[in-house]
Amino acid sequence: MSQVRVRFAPSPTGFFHIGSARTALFNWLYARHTGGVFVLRIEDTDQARNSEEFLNVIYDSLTWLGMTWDEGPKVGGEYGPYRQSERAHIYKEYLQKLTDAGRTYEKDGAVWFKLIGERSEVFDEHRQKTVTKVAVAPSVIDDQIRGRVERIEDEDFVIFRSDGNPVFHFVNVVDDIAMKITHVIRGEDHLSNTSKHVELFKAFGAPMPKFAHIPLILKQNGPGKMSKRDQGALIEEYQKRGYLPEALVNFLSLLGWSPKDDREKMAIADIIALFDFPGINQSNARFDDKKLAHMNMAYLLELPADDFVARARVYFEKHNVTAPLAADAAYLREVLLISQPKIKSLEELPAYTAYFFTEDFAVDAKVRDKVMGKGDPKARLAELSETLVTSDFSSDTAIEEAIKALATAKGLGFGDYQSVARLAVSGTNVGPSITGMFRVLGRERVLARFARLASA
RNA sequence: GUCCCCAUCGUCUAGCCCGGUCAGGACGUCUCCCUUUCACGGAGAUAACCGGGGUUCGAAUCCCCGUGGGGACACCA
Repeated sequence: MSQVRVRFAPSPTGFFHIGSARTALFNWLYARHTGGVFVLRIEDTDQARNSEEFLNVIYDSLTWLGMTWDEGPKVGGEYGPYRQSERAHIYKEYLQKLTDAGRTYEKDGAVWFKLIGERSEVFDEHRQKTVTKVAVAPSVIDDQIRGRVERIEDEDFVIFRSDGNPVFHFVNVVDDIAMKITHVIRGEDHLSNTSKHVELFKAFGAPMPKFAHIPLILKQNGPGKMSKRDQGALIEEYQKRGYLPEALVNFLSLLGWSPKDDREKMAIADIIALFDFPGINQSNARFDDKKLAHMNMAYLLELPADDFVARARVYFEKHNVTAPLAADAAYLREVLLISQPKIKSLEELPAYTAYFFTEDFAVDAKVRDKVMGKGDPKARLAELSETLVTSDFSSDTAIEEAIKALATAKGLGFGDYQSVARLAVSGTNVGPSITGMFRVLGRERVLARFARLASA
């Protein structure tokens, strides 16, 4: 058996979306699983709709997700060029082959692919026009996921437009032949097109690749498959929001594929080892942003400290959150490390840590009213100030012991001091552990903030 | 409308091929525990075999018919 060659063939006509990413991922996984070759081919024959911007989005998104291509734009390969807009001469050659075999004709300035069989004129109610039907045997697709599928392709179709450009069905098949693609893994929306492709492969006398039509991703709300316009559909969006690419890849791998045991969070090496056609489902999967968010949180919590700090810095840089970046690097690191176990996503970070980088932080009025309206918070603050002036600030446990000792001496609980102290220091009632906050902020700033609230 | 694909908790799914398990896991939701806020974590609860016929001692599992969902029917890809 020769080496597996798969391809991902996007067209740069819009932003890169979840469905495309999942198709790319399944191809990439299969290539890595089999030790095969992952080809990136750009299908940019529709010049009116293509743009360089979208092309770069494809490159960036694939790279971000870790799906490196073995052949394609930028990396080259022996079957290039890998952009269809640069392969016109190849299409002309292949067109000539079909013409020589008597399988083409011209009509209305376009070149049509001729099916073989008896012809008859039929009025199509749905399309409201007369079409020529050809009596043909069914095209048989031996699908790796769906089994044997038959479909009758009984109308000639255009392969070169009247403007001289070849159409998708033609270039897709020609390139799969020319690039020696062995497995065509693509969305189920192409299953109906496949009969056209099968007929073209046969007309060229080329070996048929194995087809594998994977289920579609359905939009979270409402009917239909996910499209670029749907909420949460764009890869770029997750990149911007600071999602971890490994979390997104893990989530995507589980949309339509299963390792068949109860594993969900898996290292990419394990996914590659387990991925194969029998594990791919036949039914469509609905996108679930909650599950993705959960997966992202799980990855975030397990991130090594240095990686977490690095990714947080990148997030701040991308979103122009300047205060943390202007701060001392060691200080920022401390702030981030006490925050890591608490947040679910990097995008929470700017708001979650804002008060570490300014004395002019926002105070939640509701929280303030609630905390200040109960018991004698100012007395607690005064007592705590007195204690902290001389207490050991070197570790969380030292601070904790000091506060506990104070509480015990006053016949109170830790919580009696915590709520007001947290309000004074952060202006809210959520955040990292209070002892960690104190240690990182330092005695001076903590006491100053106490004083400010006490005099308010 | 025609053709093609599909059908297990609200969602992602295991089980189906090779009929016999209280139909398992995860997300979500809810409850409790942990606790120094908020989270994390732990324990539990909730909740499904689309319907109808067959075949069989026995059907989520095999077959047929409905129904439902999805897709394709371009000189877009």
